[in-house]
Amino acid sequence: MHELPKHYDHRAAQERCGTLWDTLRTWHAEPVPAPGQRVFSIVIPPPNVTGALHLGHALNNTLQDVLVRTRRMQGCLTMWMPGTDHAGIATQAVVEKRLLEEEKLSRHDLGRDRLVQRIWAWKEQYEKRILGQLRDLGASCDWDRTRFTLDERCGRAVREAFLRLFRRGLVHRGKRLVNWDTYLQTAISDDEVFHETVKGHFWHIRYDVVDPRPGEPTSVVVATTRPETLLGDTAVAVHPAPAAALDEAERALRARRAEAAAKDQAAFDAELAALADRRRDLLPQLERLAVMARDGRRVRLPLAGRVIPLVADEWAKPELGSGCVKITPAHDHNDYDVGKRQGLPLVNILEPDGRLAATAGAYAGLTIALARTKVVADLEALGHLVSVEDRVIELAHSDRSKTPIEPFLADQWFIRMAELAQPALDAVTNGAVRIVPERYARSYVDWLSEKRDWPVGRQLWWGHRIPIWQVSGVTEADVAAACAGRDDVAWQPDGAGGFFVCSSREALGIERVAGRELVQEPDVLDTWFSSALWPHSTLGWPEETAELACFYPTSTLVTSRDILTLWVARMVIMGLFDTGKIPFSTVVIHPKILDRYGETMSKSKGNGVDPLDVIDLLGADALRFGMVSMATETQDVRMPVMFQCPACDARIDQTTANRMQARIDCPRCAKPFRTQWARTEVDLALPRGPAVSEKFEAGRNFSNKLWNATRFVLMNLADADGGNPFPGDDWSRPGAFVPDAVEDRWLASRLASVSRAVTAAIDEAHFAEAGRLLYAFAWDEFCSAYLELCKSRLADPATRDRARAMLVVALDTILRLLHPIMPFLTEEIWQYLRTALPTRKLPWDGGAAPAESIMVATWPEPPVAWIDEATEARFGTFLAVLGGIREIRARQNVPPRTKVPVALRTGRDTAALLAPLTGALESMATVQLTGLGPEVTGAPGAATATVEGCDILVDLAELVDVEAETARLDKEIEACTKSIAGKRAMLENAGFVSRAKPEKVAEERARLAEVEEKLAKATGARAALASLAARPR
RNA sequence: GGGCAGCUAGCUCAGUUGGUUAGAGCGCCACGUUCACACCGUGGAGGUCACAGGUUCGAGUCCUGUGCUGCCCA
Repeated sequence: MHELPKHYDHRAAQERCGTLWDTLRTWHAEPVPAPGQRVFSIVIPPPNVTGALHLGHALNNTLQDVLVRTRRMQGCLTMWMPGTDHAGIATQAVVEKRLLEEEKLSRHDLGRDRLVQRIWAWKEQYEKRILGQLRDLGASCDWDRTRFTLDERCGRAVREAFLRLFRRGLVHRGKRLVNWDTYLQTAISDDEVFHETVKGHFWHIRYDVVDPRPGEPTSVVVATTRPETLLGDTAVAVHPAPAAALDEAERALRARRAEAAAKDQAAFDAELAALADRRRDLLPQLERLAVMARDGRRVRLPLAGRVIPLVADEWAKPELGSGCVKITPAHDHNDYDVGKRQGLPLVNILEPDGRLAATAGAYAGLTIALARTKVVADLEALGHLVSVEDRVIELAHSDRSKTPIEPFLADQWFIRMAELAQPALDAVTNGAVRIVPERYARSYVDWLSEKRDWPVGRQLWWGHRIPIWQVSGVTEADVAAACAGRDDVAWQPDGAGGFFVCSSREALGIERVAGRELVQEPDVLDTWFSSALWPHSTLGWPEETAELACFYPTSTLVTSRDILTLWVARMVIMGLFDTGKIPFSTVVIHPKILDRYGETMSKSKGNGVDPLDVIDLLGADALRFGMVSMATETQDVRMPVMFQCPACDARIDQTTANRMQARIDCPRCAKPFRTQWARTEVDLALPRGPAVSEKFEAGRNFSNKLWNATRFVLMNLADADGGNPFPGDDWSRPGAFVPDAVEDRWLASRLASVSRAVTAAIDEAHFAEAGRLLYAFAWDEFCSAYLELCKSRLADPATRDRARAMLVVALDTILRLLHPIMPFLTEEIWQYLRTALPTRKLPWDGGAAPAESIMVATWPEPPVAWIDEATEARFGTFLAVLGGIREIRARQNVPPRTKVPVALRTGRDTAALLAPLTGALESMATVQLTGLGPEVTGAPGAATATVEGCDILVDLAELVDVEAETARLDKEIEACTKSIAGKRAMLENAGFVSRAKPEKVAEERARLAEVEEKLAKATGARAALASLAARPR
């Protein structure tokens, strides 16, 4: 056969493997398990169609693929459902933004239908791109089953689920204070809000008391960060029992002071003093105000002139500010609660677009910012502004539009969670759904325990339209008559004399009720509603499909920790509600990838890495190996990013200073390149410098190492008998294989240990551990040790066949174990092995020929009997002796090609072990063995070392570098002396001898003896060296 | 304010139930290209395991506290 190229060509391999897998369709599963066959299914957390996949997706999908490929090889009927998410707000926002930028059009210019058409076009483009990226990554999804959260199948499930909730009375409409995005003009959920610290002010405003009585305060002062909201004030609150509240505040403060460190005491004392002042200066007035509040007294709202009540409510904190607080129930969450308690009216002063409404009187039509300026100016002019302080404010922003959120009173659809949440809580607490790492179960439980109602409406055009129609001025009998004979509708009163009619049909099919028109809800459902149904809707629910019966509940969900509550909890809720079954039994939470500064990666920060760059430069296998290595149980991993110069391949650290630059000049070759920020024609003409990370190079190097190991194996098979390296052996059953050579027994033992450890690591979702085990085994043991050992055996016709056989068994087994992590490389090599040895028999295949694709090859399960700890330990001695010789050579600066005589003085057992390995030892250490056994003596002045009870005597003759050797021995003597001192102290410690486990004590004694012997030898050798140096030569 | 996590070599991370001289990859130093692989080989340097107490014969590992960093929830 022709020789393989010296480097693994990842581009060609990815191309070939992709074609092969698509031809064989090994990724597809029909819902028909063979008798006794286990089923393993996963649904993808659908990436949203807003943009391309980033590194987090690469991590998430790599881990899923590792699980899926492993289970498939283990013989499960395995199905991985791919798909994408329509991501309502996010997608509509990017399309609207583009529309405005490129065509200067708003969504209203275009209209609902045409905007939705545009978004569909966007979706088609990005869905294609995302699915292509998943394929490039090597994801073995069942591509025939690709779904989309807004496709017809999901739509049917959404309407059916919504109707069922509606029927159970779990859907309700109400006025609620919502997080209003004035830019996108929609409500968003709490989860889509982020807080940002901004500089603001705290305005102190005086409200006059209406008709104060003698001795009463004539005014109250309230403070606010949003003065324009006073136009919507409906009360001023004062604490009902200010003295008691102050007492309580003081008690709390004293308690904290008692527990605080000495250096913080002063700060507490200052606070206590301030509290005392407050008690003296402010309390009397607050007491009077509390009485006035109970008496129903009122204050006059400045500017608006409205008269509003003074109310007594515990929300007012006597220890803060003036002790009084303005109440704006329609524009503040806390005030809303006060309003409900006190029965206050709601005055909405905002329009959905963020301008002030008619209720704001003279300020109507102004934006919030303008209104604020004018309100402050007017207050000042009228003498109502007492003071202004600078203040840092935690301001809520919309994650979607990045603009400040306004609490806003709106009609919303809610799903009641009280009843729904409990089974989902139970599922996790009773272990039906297992979350790993376990600690994340707590945040799931904490979040769900609040059982907060879920606002599901979004004032958007892109999404599942809420399947509710409203009709007014009819009786229930009219509605019932119109819906007669229909089992796909339900209705409830709308609270205003009309009815809401809900249907699972896309078109209700009823135009009018008693002559009155039915009008469909304009709003759409929160994207998470359709995502919550993903595990069962994609399998065909509510129909009882074969897929649903076979693949639901799914096995595992792999996701990032940030959407544990947003998505995972809702999937459990809806899965249980719709099907009565949990959607998955295990949730694997993987870490988040951060940059070198610990910041989350994002396109807007310019600190991300495009997975496609890594795939192109280093290969998908390198990307995947890197991802797997990062998937530890920690919650974050840092990944320093670098730019790669397209001209000279130099790596430039990506820093906060350079990551936003459009153009970077390479410090090595001085040539400029562009980044993702390039906009000008000049910059865009530059070659692109991709952002990469050296973390992926380990995977690329590993690919190449295995590739070259394969070259070596295949070269040595060139003249194998009929392509079969196993003449005369029965390799078809693991038990029939009994290696005789010590290195073969060692390798078989290691293969068995490693196979078991890797399998266990994947089972427990310890992905990084699986990767590390395979890397170390393949590189250090298979390549560095076994393969080198084989070189002398392969030269000898008597041992050649067994060596070849073992090489093939080991390589083949490593490939299978590594396939889930590095699918392209392993498939490529697999195909070469198939060509070279079409009829090879491996123990794992039960006598069958190797599979057409490694993707469906059998997972290796070497028998426990292969594990031979004694041989592993003895082999360790061989490696240690080899290391000892090499170290002496390096210390003595022996030229690499110079063969030196070496004698090994050791006990009979070790000598017997080393005897068959002398050829290997000689070639691997470039030495000539002059003696082996207990009676051996070295040449005078030989350089020596002792490892594992074996004295290495290297006859350096005139080569000896006395100084270097003396230095080395001194170091060894020092280490031994230190170790002996430690061990003696330990053994002289009565506590240790009497309380530690006896075997531990014996072990330490034996070790002490060993080190003492080593010390004696080193001391002797040093003395010999000294006398040698003293003698003239 | 509550919760979770992290702090181990220059960098990024492992370190199972407490027990030899705390490991890996990258980087660094020295040497080496007829030999499967320079995307490589051989050897080496490099650590007060954040800090302070405690438990224990023995602590990177268990407990308490402190500091710093990040995330989540209010």
